[in-house]
Amino acid sequence: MKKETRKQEIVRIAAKLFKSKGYSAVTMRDLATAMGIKAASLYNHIDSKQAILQDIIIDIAEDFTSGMQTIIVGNTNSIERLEQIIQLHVRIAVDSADNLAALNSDWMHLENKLEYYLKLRQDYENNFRKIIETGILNREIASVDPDVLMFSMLSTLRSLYLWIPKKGDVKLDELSYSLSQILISGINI
Amino acid sequence: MKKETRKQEIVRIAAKLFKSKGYSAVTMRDLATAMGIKAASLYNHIDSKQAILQDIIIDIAEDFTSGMQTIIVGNTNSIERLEQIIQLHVRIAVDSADNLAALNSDWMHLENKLEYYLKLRQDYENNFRKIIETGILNREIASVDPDVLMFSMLSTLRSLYLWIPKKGDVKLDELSYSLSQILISGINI
DNA sequence: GTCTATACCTGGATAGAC
DNA sequence: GTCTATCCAGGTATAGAC
Repeated sequence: MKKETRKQEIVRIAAKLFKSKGYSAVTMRDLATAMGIKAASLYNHIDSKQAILQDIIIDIAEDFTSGMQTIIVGNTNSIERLEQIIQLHVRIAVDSADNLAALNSDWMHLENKLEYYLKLRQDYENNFRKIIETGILNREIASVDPDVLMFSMLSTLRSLYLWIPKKGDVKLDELSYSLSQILISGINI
Repeated sequence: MKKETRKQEIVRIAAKLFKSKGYSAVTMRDLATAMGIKAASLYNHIDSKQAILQDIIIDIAEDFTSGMQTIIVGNTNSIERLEQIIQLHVRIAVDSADNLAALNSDWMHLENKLEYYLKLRQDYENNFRKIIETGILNREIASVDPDVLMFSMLSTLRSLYLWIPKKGDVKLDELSYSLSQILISGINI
């Protein structure tokens, strides 16, 4: 693997700080201190605080978009697709917990890229809803309110980053399995 | 019902602003503008920006605490208790969506009251987990990972405030029912 | 209860030396 | 690539008049 550039290091540390206090509460001086340098030095590597946020969020948002594309072009039924969505979220949450936190909590502080982000999110949710509706039509999924189901699944999946660190070294497969069991099969005996 | 005091009005408007941009990004000047007055005038009614946040969050946190108390002293089985937890979250989300947003997103900006808030949250989660564990032991709830189940339910319930406004005039009972169906019964046919 | 004026501090960002 | 020094806009909060 390639060595991390100084810029990538700054973005990585910034994501970590944004996760703990939120974008607005993190100062460039905080970030500089965490890097062991002075605030002015940051600007040799990055253009602005805003540009860091864009780097973090757009990167992850596009990861979700391409993941969803892969799912909907596959030759799979609706339940399988939901399982693949779960796996997608688990993978990204494990690999990029800090970035995911910024996407979830600080997207509204995007300036130029806000519209683009909102479009990616809208498209993602439309694809997700379509999978549910198709599943209900084909009688693969119980006849529930599609919006409530999507909301419920997305809430859980979007919050994974909050919770994964606490589980120690998570086994991806086991977590995906537990989630599929609970989200899809329910908890009734 | 009693007429809203000027202080309560400030806190209510503040919660609305905190919901849209987060505590740190909302300035006292923003709040004053939204109230139609100057920033200095706010201080005739409130002590500080921090005090507003405490008002908002602690109020809701104690509402959850007392709601959970009522549930665990009742003579009910585990599934019924989970249904009551769902109803509790739906009620609070409908009544106090903006306050709930601050509790979810800005609790880390509490200063003096942070420790107290964390204790309330810890106690709440312990009670929740206990209900699940008892349910599994008594074979009322399927044998799933209790932490994953609690996390999944709480993620959905804690995010309700994000989503309820979009559904227009939500019928509480219907929403509680849909959620119980999905969270408890699952979606398999 | 609200205003104007203002104190004081901290924010993001730049210039220019090393 | 990092530093010191600095700019200036904007943050919370107070004093005192009306």
